[in-house]
Amino acid sequence: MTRRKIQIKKIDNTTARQVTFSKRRRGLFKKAQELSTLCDAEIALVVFSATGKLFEFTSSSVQQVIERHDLLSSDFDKLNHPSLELQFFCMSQVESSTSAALSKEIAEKTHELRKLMGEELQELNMKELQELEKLLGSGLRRVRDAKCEIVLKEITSLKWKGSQLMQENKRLKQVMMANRQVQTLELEQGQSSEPIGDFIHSDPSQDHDCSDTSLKLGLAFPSGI
Amino acid sequence: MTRRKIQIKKIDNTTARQVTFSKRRRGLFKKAQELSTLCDAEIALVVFSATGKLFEFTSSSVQQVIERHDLLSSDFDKLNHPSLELQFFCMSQVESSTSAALSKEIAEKTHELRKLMGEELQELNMKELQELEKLLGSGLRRVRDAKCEIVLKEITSLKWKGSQLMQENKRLKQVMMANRQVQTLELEQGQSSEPIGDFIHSDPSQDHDCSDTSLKLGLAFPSGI
DNA sequence: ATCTATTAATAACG
DNA sequence: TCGTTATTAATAGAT
Repeated sequence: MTRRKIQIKKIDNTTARQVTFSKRRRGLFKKAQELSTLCDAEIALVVFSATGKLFEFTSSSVQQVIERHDLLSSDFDKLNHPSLELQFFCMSQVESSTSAALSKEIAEKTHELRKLMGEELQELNMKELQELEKLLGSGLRRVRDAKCEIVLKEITSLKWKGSQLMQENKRLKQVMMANRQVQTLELEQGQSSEPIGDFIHSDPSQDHDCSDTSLKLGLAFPSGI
Repeated sequence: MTRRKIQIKKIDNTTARQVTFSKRRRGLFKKAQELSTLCDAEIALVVFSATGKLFEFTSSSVQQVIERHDLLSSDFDKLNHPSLELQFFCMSQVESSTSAALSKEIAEKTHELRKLMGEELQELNMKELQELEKLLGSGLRRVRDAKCEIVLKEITSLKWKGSQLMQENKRLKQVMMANRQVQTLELEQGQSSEPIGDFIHSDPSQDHDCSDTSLKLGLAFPSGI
């Protein structure tokens, strides 16, 4: 387009390609911004570079919905902190409210779709319908993905707690083994050292850990999958 | 841009705005196409006109961008195994693409709905839409439910294993407590019973259980959510 | 839709 | 990445 006209095909030279990508990406986003402003259009633009980097632009009103979603997400992130009863409560609440809100949103859209189709039955409408269908499908899938991610976190947490328990277990056995050897020595030598200290030293904290873990294991079960 | 430079703000005149929208929209999509071709980038571009009409461009298809997201999501499942750098890579990719894309998707639907509601809605025949809706709703839901059931089983299994570990833990502590009391008695009475048998009796099986559980905890992570 | 004067974008290069 | 510049591409306004 400038010093020379270029052909629109993949640029072979990697450096040149990256330079062009940066420049044109900026140009594209600027154009998108201008279009949305000049014509009151809503625009969502997502660009993945060849290296997988993500760039996106969304017109302002789209941003609102994003923030709403972020609110829901951050609620879930707080789940590790509050009291246990609250944990349980929040779990189900967040689970249900999140999925319910999203499901409801999609359900409403589906309903709107039905109305929409009551308009004209031209090819244009059919095309729109297909677009909407696509949106619905991917939308539902994203809801599912979001839920699965939540459950994955739950599983990860459970597995972590399991490994904690196993570690504690291992420590207890080591202590017992040590005690046993001390006892054997005592029997052989008719002497008595102080194994009790070891026991007392290791037990209290572990017991506390265990109870805590137990409670969390019980309450962290997701209820609204 | 041409006969005059214009300010980037909403065009008041409706006709002029629509004309500009058409022209610039075409220009934007062309730029998007060129960028994707020249630089091997994946692009998803969705534009809603002020009248609610939908236009979209995707470098190959919406599905590719979506599939890329899905790939990254399933990579998340593998997080227990790969190298740390890969972990980081996947993590950040998932984080960004998941929340951004999901939010955007929902945002688009919301806005679309709003636009659609502004249009006429008469009552005409819409069997195709209803069939599509039904298919989408129930079909996708069934798949999702099936997967969630799998994950629920997974969680149940993990919790069961956790409780097993805690029981074992408790037993170990009781044995240790018993040993301790025996030792105290021995010290007081100068006698020696046989605590070793107790220990041997409880340990081997438990140790086996623990290893087994450990293995299962490690391998039971669901991979195809 | 088409035309064209003008501005905007950008390829090549430093 | 950033700046410069010669050119091409996009497009505002008019028809």
